[in-house]
Amino acid sequence: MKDVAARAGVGLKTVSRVVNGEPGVTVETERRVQEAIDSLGFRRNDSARVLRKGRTASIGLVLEDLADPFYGPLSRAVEEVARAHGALLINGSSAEDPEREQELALALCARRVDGLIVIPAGDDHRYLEPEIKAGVATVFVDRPAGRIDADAVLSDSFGGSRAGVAHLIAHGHRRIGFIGDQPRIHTATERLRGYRTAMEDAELPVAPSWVALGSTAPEAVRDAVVDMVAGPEPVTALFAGNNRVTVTALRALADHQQRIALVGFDDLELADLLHITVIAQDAAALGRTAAERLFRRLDGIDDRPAQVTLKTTLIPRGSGEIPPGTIH
Amino acid sequence: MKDVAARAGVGLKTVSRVVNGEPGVTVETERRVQEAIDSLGFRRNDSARVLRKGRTASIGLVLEDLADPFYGPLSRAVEEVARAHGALLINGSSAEDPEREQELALALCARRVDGLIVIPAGDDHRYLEPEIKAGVATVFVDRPAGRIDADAVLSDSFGGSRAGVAHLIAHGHRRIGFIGDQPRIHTATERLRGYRTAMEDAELPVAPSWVALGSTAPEAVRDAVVDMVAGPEPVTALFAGNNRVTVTALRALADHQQRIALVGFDDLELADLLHITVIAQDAAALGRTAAERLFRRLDGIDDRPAQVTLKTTLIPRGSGEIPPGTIH
DNA sequence: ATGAAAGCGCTAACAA
DNA sequence: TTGTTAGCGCTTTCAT
Repeated sequence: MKDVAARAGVGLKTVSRVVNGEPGVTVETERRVQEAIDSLGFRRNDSARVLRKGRTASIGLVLEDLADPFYGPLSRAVEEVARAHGALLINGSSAEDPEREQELALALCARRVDGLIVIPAGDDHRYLEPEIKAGVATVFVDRPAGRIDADAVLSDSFGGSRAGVAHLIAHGHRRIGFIGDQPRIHTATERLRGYRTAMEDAELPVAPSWVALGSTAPEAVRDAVVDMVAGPEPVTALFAGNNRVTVTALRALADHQQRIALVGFDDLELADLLHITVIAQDAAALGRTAAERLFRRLDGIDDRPAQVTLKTTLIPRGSGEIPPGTIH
Repeated sequence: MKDVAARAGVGLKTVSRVVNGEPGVTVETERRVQEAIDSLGFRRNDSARVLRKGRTASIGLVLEDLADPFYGPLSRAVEEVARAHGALLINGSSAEDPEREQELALALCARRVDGLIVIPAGDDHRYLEPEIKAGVATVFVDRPAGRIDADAVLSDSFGGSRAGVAHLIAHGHRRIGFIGDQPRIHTATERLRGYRTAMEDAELPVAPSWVALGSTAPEAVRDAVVDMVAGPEPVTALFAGNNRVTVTALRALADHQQRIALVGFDDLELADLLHITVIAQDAAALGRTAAERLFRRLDGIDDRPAQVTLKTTLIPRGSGEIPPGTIH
């Protein structure tokens, strides 16, 4: 910038004005400055600008895994809102590791992102308290924050799985299995609660062998499926706790003689062609809502932290409507 | 940092040494500084650090659409490599709009990212020349750069679709349709070229009505499919130019009386359960290779720009092995 | 082992 | 309309 000023024969501030489109520069001066800019190939250094202004015009997004088809649309939705506000998006994957989540979130804070959107891997977010106090707007998505009071945008996991399980019951099932993620993950326990409530609503017992909570790695889910359909009290229907579970369960069920009904939490691409009944949550809406909340805070609207819950949708496509006892 | 120094009763530089783990500080002094840091909740401001050091420890990724299941894994792979090098990832979607690509890429350069990975939307990247000269390492992925000499990591679109179409021919098809993306997109024309070459190899004619290049919006693809299977010279097989086309084509073919063979470029989740034969490219490998190349450059290894092409894999699963004339 | 001073490139505040 | 000065928070250089 100094060089540009020298070459155009003007002061530093005049260049700054031209670069930022501020008023108070004659057309002629502007032309000279512009010429100098072009010939020197100058481009403003935003790092310096950030240091001076105190705002980085960027927000951070800590999610679980960008490669998961659930988080792609969520991230994209956040990006669109950020873009509308002139901000860039830095994102990182925690790989469901609380330490990595913390490391990432703090690294983003050190970069002085204006705001932070976090999909929690851990269940204790007190480490963010000083940052939030220092002015980093923070919104949690998909799962609530642990041990601090903060904004959160969630899907109705409880209501969704309750409706999904009720749907299976309505189609005649009495023995229904539930396969979900680690119990330390909030959505997993909420969905399990929905399952149990739906069973209670129908006054149905739940055998311990019908519930599997834990790793959603393919082998683990496959084992759980096999146990449930082949055990002494074999289930006639399954509720899959998330998209990964649904996919693996479908593969495991593909060559089972008995047709097992299935409702999965989360929609999948091609689920329509495979006739999979799902409880769909709107990942993009989740991201959009969270980002909008964040920017409201950045715009100075400072209401109390609140929790927003988005509805889920039951989409019947066939797999959830198979009656018990159907053969392939 | 000033405050920390004051509170610990030491000089600014000493605090800096402690914060950065530099040697030359007594244990006792370090303890005092650390205490001040903790009680003040101090965290280094990386913006200032960046300004001083000239390196941001961040790289930019401009891709087409983070919500597209092809780019999620790619982005994640880039992130992992970046993380291994202590860098953060800023990413943005061009939405296949050349102007938006440029805007994003230049915004990232203004932030002084150390390197840039670009999945081109446009076909003229001369606008990046000054940045590259100024030291921003740049690698193009999925599609080559336009009008400049730069690193590129690509999948073998030509060879992949040639193999896919040859596979259909080997299963008895003579009238094969091709549906692909806009011709200005490099991969689209390469894949078309692969199709034409495979047809020529087998000395088969190609009717103009068998080729549709253009928007991959569902309606457009659906129309193309309907035209091809119902025209005067109806095709018995289709080659789908990318994942979106495959999905829409499958939906359009689902209720057609004749079974149409299909091979799609790009693998899909659940493609195994739907028995879809595909030409798979390894999105993660694409991202990893590009990122590794980028960091090699950042490490000072400065060989000439080169183009790397990754192999594709034909995965036969059923849809590509349907003989002509099969009825549902 | 420790610290003082200069300066990275920009913008805010003020002056001319 | 234009320019000057100070300083954002850190690291680098050079003294001590």
